[in-house]
Amino acid sequence: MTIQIPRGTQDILPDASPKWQWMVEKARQLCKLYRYDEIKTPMFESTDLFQRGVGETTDIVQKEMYTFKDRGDRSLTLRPEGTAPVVRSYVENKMHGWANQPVKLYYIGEMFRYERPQAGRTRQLTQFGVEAIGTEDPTLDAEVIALAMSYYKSFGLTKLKLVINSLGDIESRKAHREALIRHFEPSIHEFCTDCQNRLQKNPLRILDCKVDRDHPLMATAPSILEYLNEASAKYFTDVKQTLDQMGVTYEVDPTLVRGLDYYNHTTFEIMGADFGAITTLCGGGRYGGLVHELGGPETSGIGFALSFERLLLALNAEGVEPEIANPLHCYIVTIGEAAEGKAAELLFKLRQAGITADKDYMHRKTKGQFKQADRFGAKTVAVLGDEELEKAVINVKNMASGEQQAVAFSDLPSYIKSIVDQQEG
RNA sequence: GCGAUUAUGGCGAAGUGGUUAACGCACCGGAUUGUGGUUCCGGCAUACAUGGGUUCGAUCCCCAUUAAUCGCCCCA
Repeated sequence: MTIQIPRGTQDILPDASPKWQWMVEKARQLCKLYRYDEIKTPMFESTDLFQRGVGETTDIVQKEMYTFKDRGDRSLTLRPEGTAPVVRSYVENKMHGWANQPVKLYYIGEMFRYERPQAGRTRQLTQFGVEAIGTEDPTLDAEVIALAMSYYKSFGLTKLKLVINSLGDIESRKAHREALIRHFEPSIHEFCTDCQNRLQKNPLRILDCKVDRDHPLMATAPSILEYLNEASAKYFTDVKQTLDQMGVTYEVDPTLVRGLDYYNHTTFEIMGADFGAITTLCGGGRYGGLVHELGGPETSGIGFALSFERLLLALNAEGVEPEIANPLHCYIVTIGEAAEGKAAELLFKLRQAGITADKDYMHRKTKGQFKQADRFGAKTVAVLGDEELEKAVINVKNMASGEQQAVAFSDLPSYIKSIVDQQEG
C-alpha cells in the first residue's frame, strides 16, 4: 500500500491554488484598508490555553483537539481556533500597553480539529480571522462585521445572509439562562436526549435543536433579547444602528448561539449559498472575560473567523472564478540538439526581461512541441533550429495571427513584448 | 462517536462465478522531409482498495479492515 494523505486533509493542487492565492490576497488587502495588522502565532500551544480559553464544556475541547506530549512531557495541542492564541499573545506581549488602541490584528493560518470529514469540514482547515482588542465600543463591533461582509462581497458573492444577536453581558446571560431552565425543565423529558443534556450545560442550545423544533415550548421560550439589561440593550441597539448607517443589511436572530464559551454581547454569523448541510461561512462575536481569564487586564475584544475551505465551496456554488491568470508569452521550440543550449540562454534572457517563457524538456518532435505550446495557450512560439543558428536569428510565430518573423537573438525580448502588448491591446 | 453509499489503468466509466477485463478522455507516434485546431491510423498503461472466507475456480458472493463521499452531532 502506498502512503496516503492523512484523513481529513487535502492537497491543494496547482489548478486550485490560484483561488487560494486570491482568497489570501483579498484578505490582506481588506485588512490594510481597515488597518488591521498581521499576527502569526504558533501552530501548537499549551493545551491549557484552549482548555481555559475556549471552555472545558465545548465540543472543541472535549472531543476535537489534537493533543500530544512532547519529549519534555509538556502537553501541547495543535490550535483548533485562532482567538485564544491571539489573546495569549496579546497578554504575553503586553499589547494593552501599546500606544495604539485598540489593537487590531488579523491572522491567516491552519487550524486542526479532530472531526469526521464532510462537505465543508476537514481536520486541517485554513482560517482568516480578525481580532480587535482593548475596548468595548459598538462601532468597533459594526466595523468587524462590515469587514467580514465586505470580504465576501468583494468576490462577487450574492447569496449571503448576515445574522446577528446579542447574548448580553454576564448578568443578562445569567438571568436568561435561568429563565430557560425554568421554561424547559418541567417538560424536558419530552425532548431528545441531546436537549436533556443541554438543559444544564447550555440551555441556549435547545433553541437550536432540529429534532424538537416543532415542540410547542420552542415558540414560547424566553428570548435573550427580553432579558438584556439596560446597558446590554443599548449596546445592541448601537451596533444595529451603526450597521444601518453603513448600509449593512442583517437579520436579528435571538436563537443565534455561538459554540465557544467566551462570547458575550454581539454575536454574528454569515451564511452562504446552500451547499450540502453546512451554510455557515463565518462566525464571530465579542468576548468579554477571555483576556482577563488568560491573565490580562479586564478588557474586551471582538473578532471573527472564517475558513477558506467553506469560502471555496461558496465560490464554486456561485461559479465565481478569479481573474488571476498566468499567460505564457513565449514558448521556444527547438529542433536538433545543437539548439538546446542557445534556447536555454534565450529563455533565461526572456525571463530576466519579465516575459513568461517555457520550452520542451521531453524531447518531443517539432509538432509535439507546437501542440504543447498550443495547450499552454502560448502567445508566441519561437523556433530555433540549425537554419536559425547559422543566421543568428530565431523565427517567432504569432500564434493568434499565424504570422512568422525572423528576429535577431538580442531583439527577442523586445519583439515578444511588442506582440504580447499588441495582442492584449 | 453514530448512520448511509461507494472503492476497476493518469482521469471518467462498462462488465462477468471460469480462456488475452470493454470503451471514452488524456498522453505518445504516424498521415512524404522543421510548425498548433479538426480528421484518420497506430501505440501506451504495475487497473478490479487490503485481508480473510464460500467455491473446483472470484474482480464479480459473504465477513472484516482501510479510505472516500454524504448526513447526524458540533462547528469555520
